[in-house]
Amino acid sequence: MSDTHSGVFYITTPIYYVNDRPHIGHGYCTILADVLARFHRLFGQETYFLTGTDEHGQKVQEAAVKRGMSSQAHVDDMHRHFRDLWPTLHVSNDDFIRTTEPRHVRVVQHALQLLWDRGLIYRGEYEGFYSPRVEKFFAADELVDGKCPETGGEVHQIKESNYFFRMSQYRDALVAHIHAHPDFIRPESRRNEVLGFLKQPLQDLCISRPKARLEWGIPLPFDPDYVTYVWFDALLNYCTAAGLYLDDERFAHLWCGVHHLIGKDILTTHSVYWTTMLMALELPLPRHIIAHGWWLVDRTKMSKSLGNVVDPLAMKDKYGVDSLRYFLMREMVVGLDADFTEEAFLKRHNFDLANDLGNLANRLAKFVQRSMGGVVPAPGEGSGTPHDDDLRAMATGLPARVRELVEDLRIEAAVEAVMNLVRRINRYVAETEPFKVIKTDPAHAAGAVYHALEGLRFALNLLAPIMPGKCSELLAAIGAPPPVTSLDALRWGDLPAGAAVTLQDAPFPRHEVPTFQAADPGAAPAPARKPGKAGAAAREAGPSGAPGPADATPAPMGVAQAGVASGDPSAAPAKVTYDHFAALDLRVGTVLAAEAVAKSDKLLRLDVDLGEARPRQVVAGIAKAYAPADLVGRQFLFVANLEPRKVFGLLSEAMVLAGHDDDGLAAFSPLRPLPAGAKAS
RNA sequence: GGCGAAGUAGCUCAGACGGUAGAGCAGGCGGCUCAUAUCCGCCGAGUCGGGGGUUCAAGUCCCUCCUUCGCCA
Repeated sequence: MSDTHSGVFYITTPIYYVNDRPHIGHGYCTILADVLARFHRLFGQETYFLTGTDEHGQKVQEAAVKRGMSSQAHVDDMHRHFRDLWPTLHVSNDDFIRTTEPRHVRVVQHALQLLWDRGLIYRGEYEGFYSPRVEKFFAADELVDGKCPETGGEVHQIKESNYFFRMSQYRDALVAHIHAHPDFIRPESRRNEVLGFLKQPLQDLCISRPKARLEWGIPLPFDPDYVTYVWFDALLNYCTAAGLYLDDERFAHLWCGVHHLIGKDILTTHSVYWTTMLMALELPLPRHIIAHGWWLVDRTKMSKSLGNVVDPLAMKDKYGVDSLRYFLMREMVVGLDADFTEEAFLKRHNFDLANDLGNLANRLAKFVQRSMGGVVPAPGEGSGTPHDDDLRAMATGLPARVRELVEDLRIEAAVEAVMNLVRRINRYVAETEPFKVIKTDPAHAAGAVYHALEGLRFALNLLAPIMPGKCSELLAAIGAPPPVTSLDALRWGDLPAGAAVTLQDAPFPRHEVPTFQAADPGAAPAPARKPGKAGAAAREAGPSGAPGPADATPAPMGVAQAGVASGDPSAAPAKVTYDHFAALDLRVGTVLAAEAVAKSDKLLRLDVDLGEARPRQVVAGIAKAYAPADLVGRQFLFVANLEPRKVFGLLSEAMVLAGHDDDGLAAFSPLRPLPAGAKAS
């Protein structure tokens, strides 16, 4: 990113779909954008940081209907899940855009009218198969067994008149641009992916939906019977916030430094749809499109359609927002996938933050408080050892190195570079031994402590974009000035002698790394598994340490079986206390919908009303016993608090209880109808 | 099937321009005691997925095969 050395740094996250609950994927992307924004502010660049919510589309409309409220009221409520979350994660966005805001509607309609006037949008016939769940059209040959190729859900054949954007004519220009700007799409593997995609002819893009089918969208300015396709609407948010068609000067100023941070799942929409839209609108293309990877939690990708979530709120509440931010930035290489396990998280927290950084601050502070009157000592002539120069050289050379790495998006390497300074300071303390020298040579002991504290101040300032809260606190606690606002202002020797060192408690308390034991059938129940921990537990705790079968996940298929189950019936399970039984959340659920799972002859996908705000998805291995149509409206017994599990790509959020014999399965059902969600005991 | 990426110590991963394999964690040994049983030092022969090739020299370039993953609206 050599071209970011000066000028504006305008960083965007995707706008998040308002129907989702925020999960680690949203959290990571937004925190990464925040870290980049904070670093670029430190680099002295004017920085503008945008995030927001995507609020139109079919699913919003449906969810609103289900809740019995207007679509607007629904999104007004839902967007808070995101907007209110970011401050708690120390996200410093300058703006939060909602696609339902008048400022945005205006820009979308203006852009559409412009393209319509220029003949870049035309009306045409569309024929295809529509999947409501993903809001996409598919050609006949794309369907899998007549079902949606992405979800296996129902599709409807639709023939309708629609409006199309002449995307096809921009293919050559786009390919040329990507070749001319090798780092336009990052990382390189994603760039290759887009180039590969563009080897085929590019089609025109359908940018409308008839109002008869979907009302909740921005009306086309030139045909009120249609609303705008959500992507065409959503992508323009980046321009709206910069002032397009409102404040030309401001827009031109910000837009020349725009960087889009996205997940790899929306690479095509950004690098093809969006860039050709910009070409058609005769606007400059973004500097960079940066596609990050996914966090794999229990070997399952986090995604909006699966709904499996590790709640970032829960992680930060448990261990602190700064540790969470540190882990996310240190562990993931931008662009690649990474595993999220609580064990890895706690190791980072304990080793890097508690042992190295926190302990360094603590050991220095306690020593100063005990032996140096509780104030930063005078540097004097230093420690009287050659290590001073070495330490100072490393610290003062670090800002430039960190900047280089951050501009190259190697955040994990930048973090590691700073942590190497922290480790160097710990070594420096061992080398200069101020705690020994103080008895014989107090001036040199003071000098050594000053050097160590000053080195620590450098490290904390360079980590401040990652951990803004803790770094500010710690700087204050060691008597240092507040975090610098520009790296140029980070100068060796600015730590004022005589300032009070007030640090009291260990800044990063250690947490025990839980050990997960094999689920011994005769033993007490295993400790409650933490979110995202099951995979690692299985890997490490398989019987006799054999990882194979555990990894292959013989998976409860969303159905528990009683009766003559396979195995040895004489091996009766150990008795459990009533409390153990009561820990199970057994409830009556009403099947709202049922359908076969693609590529499986055993599984059914059920939507089950368990008396909650929204139905749960249950993947049950009962397809051989029941036809989907026979289940709808019937009630069965479910385990409602079983850890959710992905089966055949679908998240199963509860387990149906059934017995079986040689003739197959029989699910347990109440003898008379009960309210959905009724507890069983 | 087409295109692309990855396969390096028990684990997680680094390894611009080709020159006799590195870090962290885990494990072993030792040291210090200011500090959160923390910190510091020492200990790593791992066919760098298999095979072939180019080269004085190849995880590092070329070919091929295997495995895993991604993209193909």
